[in-house]
Amino acid sequence: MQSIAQLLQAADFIERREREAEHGYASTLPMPDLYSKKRTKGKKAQGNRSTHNELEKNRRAQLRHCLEQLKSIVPLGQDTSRHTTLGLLTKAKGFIKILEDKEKKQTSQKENLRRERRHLQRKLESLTAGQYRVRQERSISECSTSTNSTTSTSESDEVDILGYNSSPSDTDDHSSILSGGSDGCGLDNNNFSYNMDDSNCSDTL
DNA sequence: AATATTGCCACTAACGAT
DNA sequence: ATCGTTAGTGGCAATATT
Repeated sequence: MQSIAQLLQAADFIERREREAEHGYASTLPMPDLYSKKRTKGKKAQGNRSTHNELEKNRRAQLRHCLEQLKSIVPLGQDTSRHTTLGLLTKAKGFIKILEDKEKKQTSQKENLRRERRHLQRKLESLTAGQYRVRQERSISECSTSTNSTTSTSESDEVDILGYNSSPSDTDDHSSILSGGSDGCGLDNNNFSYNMDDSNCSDTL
């Protein structure tokens, strides 16, 4: 009857053989009887090593998985050459920078559009108020018996007076619109040839 | 407090691609 | 020959468990 140690040894041997078959080269694992090396903290050096190996293997697998995920996220460009880990990380860094810049620009554009909306809203309000006043004045003048048509101002005049006297804040808004209009979404100065999607630049306000 | 576990890092050996 | 990757390994520090 085989002892547990012998069984473990056999399992190790098989594992070793499998590893050799998988990678095509001999494992650097020392033979079981040579296990106890420098720093064997007591009893379970052997068990420790195998679990440690497994954990390290898992860790590396996870690392690889993360790199694969990163590879699927980061646009790598047309160059179909081999992508090294270093290259991938460098590209990821650049890609993050591009996204940050893009977000910054879109935020400022959003703010400009908000200002424009406020400005136009105020303009609309003053125009509608002007029309209301004109209508009121007309009805008043029609009711009166006198035919002093010369005193009635034309609608366009009224609108002109009431509607286009913009407040300082309006001017402020408007100027900001004009100044901010040139802020495009596209990233002209990026070194990457990524096809960044600029179609959603007109963010909903 | 001692011990075990866990996670990370650096070194090494081996391999495949160029 | 060189470079990049993979895997095994030892060591260390932080944390958890007893």
